Amino acid sequence: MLKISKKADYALMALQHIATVQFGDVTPGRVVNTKEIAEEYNIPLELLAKVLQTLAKNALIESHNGPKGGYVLARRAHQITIAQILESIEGPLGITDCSHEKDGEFCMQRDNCHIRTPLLKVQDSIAQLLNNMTLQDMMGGTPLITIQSPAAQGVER
Amino acid sequence: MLKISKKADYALMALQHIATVQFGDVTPGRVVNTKEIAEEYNIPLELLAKVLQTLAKNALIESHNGPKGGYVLARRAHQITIAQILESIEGPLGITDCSHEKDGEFCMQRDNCHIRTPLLKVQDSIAQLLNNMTLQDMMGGTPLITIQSPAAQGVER
DNA sequence: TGATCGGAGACCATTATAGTCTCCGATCTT
DNA sequence: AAGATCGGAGACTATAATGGTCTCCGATCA
Repeated sequence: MLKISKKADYALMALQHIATVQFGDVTPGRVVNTKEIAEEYNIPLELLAKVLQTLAKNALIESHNGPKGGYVLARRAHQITIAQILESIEGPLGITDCSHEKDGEFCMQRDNCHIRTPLLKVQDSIAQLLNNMTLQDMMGGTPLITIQSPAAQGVER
Repeated sequence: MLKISKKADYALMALQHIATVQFGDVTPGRVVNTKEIAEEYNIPLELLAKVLQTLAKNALIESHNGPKGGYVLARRAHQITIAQILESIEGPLGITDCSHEKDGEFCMQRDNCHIRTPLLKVQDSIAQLLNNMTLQDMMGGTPLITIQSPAAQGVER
C-alpha cells in the first residue's frame, strides 16, 4: 500500500544522479543526458525521457537541446524537496479522494464521514515529512526525518 | 499521489462506525451488520461485504452468522491501529517495489540504487505514523452517538 | 548538413481497481 | 422443521491507471 509509481521512482533516481554529477567533485556543472541515466540505472530510455520532460516542465530541471545537450538542476539540491519531485510526477499528495475536492465535486460519504479529519491529519504529517526532505539528503548523508504523529497532536473533531 | 483505495477507505469508515456503536453510550455491545453500514455511508453493499470479510479474516473484527448477526470489534479500539486496518486491505506498506523484496526477487536498479535507503527511511516514518494512530483516535463526533469519555475528547499519550 | 539531443503525442499491453452477481452455509425465530 | 436473515466465497466485468513503446518534430552544435 501507499506505493509510489515507477515513474516517480525513476524521477528520484535521475535527479539524485544529476545532483551528484553536478555538485559532485568529479565533473561539476556537467550536463547529463537521458541516455546516460537510462543506462546507468537500467531504466527504459523513452520512459525516462518522458519523466525528465515532466520534471523540466515543472521547473525542477533545465533542458538543453542539441548535441552535448541534456539536463541540469534548476535549483540547488537542498532547495528541491522530495515532495516537489513526487508531486511533479504523480500530482498532489492525496490520501483520499476527497483530499482536494473542488467545488462542484462531491463525495457520497461526505455528509456523514467521520474519518476525513483524522485522515487529513495523517496526510499533513506525510506532507511535512516529504517537504522536509530534500534532494540533498539523498546525495550521501542520512536524511534527518522528524515527524509528529497526528495522534500525538490530538485529533480534532 | 499516495492515495489509499476506496476499499481501505470503506474499511476505516466501517470500523469507525462499529467502534462507535460498540463502545458508545447508546447501544453498547450491539452487533452491526453490513447493510446498516452500507446505508449509513452510501457504500455499495456487496463491496463493503467483501471488505468486512477481509477484516474478519485478518482478525480485526469477529463475525456472527444468522439473523441478528453481524460484526463486532475483535479488540478494543485503542488496540487497533490504522496501519493494521490499511494493511489488512491493501497489503503491507511499501513505498517502492523493492520494499519487501524476497530472496530470489530482484530489482533492475538494485546494484546501483542510491535512493533505496533514504526511501526506506521515509517509509519507516510513515509506518510509525500509522502505527501510532488507532481506531480510538478516529472515534467521536457522530450525529448518532455522542461520546463523553475523556479519552475521546483529548487523546492521551 | 547531418548527427545528436530534447519535445510531444499517439499507441498498446498489463494490471489494479471498483463494483456486480450468484450460490452456499450458518443460525435464529417461529 | 421451515424460512428468513445473516456472513462466506468465488466468478465475473467494466473502467482506469500504469508501464512501456513508437514515431515524428524542432533545436543545436560540430
